[in-house]
Amino acid sequence: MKSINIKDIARLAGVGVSTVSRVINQHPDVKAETRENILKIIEEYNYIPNNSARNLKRTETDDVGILIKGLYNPFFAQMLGSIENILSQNGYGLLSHYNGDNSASQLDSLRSNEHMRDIDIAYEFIMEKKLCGLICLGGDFNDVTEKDLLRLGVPLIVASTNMDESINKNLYSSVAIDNERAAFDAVTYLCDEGHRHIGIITTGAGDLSIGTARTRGYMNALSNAGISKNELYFDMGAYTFETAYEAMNRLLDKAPELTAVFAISDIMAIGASKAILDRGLKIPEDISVIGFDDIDYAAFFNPTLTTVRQPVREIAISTGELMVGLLESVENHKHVQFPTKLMIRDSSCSNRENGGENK
Amino acid sequence: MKSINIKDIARLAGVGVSTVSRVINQHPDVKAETRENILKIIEEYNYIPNNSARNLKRTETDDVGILIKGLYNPFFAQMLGSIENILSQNGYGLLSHYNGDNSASQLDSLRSNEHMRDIDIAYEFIMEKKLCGLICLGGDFNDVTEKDLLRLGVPLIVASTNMDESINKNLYSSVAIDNERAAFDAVTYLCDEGHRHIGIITTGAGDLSIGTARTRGYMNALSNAGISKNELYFDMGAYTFETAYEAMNRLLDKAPELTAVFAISDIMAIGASKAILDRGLKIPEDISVIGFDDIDYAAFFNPTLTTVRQPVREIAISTGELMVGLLESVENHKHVQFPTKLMIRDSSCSNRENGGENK
DNA sequence: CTGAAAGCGCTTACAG
DNA sequence: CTGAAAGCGCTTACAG
Repeated sequence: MKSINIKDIARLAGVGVSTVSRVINQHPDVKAETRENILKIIEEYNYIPNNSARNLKRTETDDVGILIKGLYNPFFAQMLGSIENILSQNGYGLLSHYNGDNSASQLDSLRSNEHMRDIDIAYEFIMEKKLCGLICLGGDFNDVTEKDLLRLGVPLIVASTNMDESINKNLYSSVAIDNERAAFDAVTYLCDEGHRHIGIITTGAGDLSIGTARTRGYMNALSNAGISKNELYFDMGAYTFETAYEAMNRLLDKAPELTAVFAISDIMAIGASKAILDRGLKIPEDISVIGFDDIDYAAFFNPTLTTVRQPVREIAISTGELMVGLLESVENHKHVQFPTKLMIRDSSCSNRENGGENK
Repeated sequence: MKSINIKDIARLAGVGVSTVSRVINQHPDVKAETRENILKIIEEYNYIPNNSARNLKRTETDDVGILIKGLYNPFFAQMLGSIENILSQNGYGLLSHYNGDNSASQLDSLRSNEHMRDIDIAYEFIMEKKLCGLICLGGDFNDVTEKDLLRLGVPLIVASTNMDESINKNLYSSVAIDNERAAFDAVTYLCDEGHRHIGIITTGAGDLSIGTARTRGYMNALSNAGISKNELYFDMGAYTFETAYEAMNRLLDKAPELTAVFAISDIMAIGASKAILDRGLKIPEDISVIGFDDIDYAAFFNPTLTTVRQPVREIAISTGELMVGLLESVENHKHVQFPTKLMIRDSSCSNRENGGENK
């Protein structure tokens, strides 16, 4: 099953391949008549140019890549649209590439068992599609070197994740919220409400960027409130209802004195809430719950969930505009941090002036 | 910024490019010593072979493609893992490609304004990656011709969507549930409970496969129960909380006599529920709600949601196994339909023997 | 406005 | 076990 190629089209149209190529690539200098005829034949034979060949030959495109890590982040799909709009208004295309947790690159066979780093996948993506810029939504960039960054050869913006702290900040841009600060504020709110026994459900070693920052915020808030750290108040799950449900059950077994729990994502907060309710405990009377993200679901949940909202739309717009600025060399790499907002919904958090010793 | 290529590696290793290629592709006949040396250099220079060149040259791979339409379907991510397992156990790789609603192919510039059909994106994907088989999760295949299918040249399985009815069933496989039947059962349940004024929130013209089938099921259930169709009882939204919320508000304005509503997805059912509750109406006392999908959220929602569950895991396994069978020519194209299960949760549906005239 | 030719970085017979 | 060479399907100077 040999498929039709540019040579066939050229032959059918009675022209050279260069002319067909010009039509495909919308070069202006082709006689209108010739162009029409070629387009007709392309249509008739349903010809689709081979992207591998194009990408191999092309030196650079006007396409920006967006590498999305983790299908489960509900904001990424939303950000995609905003970013695409801004880029296309400025004459750039957007090519997205999803990079699930279990997803292997076409290459994985090479590196024996070891997983490819996100920065390598980024490099491969840029090379393969000849991108002129790259945006990473999420991903783990904690083991990146400056050499890795230089190798990319095009502007890089990381959004909603962190680059290794040791890296020269002039080598990339970032757009994000201050996860540590936001978590600090959320947990401080609980402390201010009188809670002294506050648990946390966080993620494991696989999530070095977001999870650790939020956990750090939790710890700082406690120490700032003069509460000492208690190992029993920590438990872990993935970003799923299920694992958070189990984590909450473990917490309740280990530390029945808890009067509040901070989950580092809403999904986990909802899983935790379910576990609490399933034990016959009441929210917020027995245990207060606070989440992070303000997904649609948070306000629909019963009880509605107190949580941290990030300005998703603004972050996306800022990311798109920064990329355009970088590509047109009117901007240098910079690091933008957006403020978050604590969405207080009383049905999930209550005042506990007595320190929650009423259980 | 010229990146290192196979020729450079060959030169550095003092061998021919063919030998490097053999190492990359894990051909057995390379002396162990030579192989080790080449691998060391590849590692040292962080060489990553150019996929465009590989794909251009390669005639066929052992990779199966999976084309995923619609990021929002919560089951797709889940199915991916099961399918990948089965394929990899049989020596095949899985390459995924997400094809959002707004996503343009690299090619879109060619076809003036008109959007590429999903079948064309499938063809392009197969050609570009030289796939040996393709699975489509979702997508619209209502305007497909037999010629389109023959052109693909590799086995095709469509899952969770429908192919145009007129197409020869020997040209492709399908794995799905009977959406019409499942919707029929759900709405019949409402009729049996005594409801006579049952609204529906469905999707618009952009969703020809799933939405219309479920809407047909709704209509058949009504006519089967001797209830005549009422145009006022129809409204539309996308697969979002928000649009379903608005749709429900319009329904309540147009048809205050409604005692039940069927939403064709849980997301929409939850949006509708919120609209109902926001008006001070009670679920299920004033209005019963029934959804479709049984997403995690359905059981966590308050009130818990009556909905239709599909056997996601079984569907994924069946899809993977069927693909392996087709590739090894031990199976012919077939069409598998899985049963669904109505998850009755009383908190969202109540008996209405009097026909709901109590409002 | 158009065509012939080189070359992008690989893989794959082919010859040794 | 190894290398030289052809060719995958395009794009891009270059020459006209």
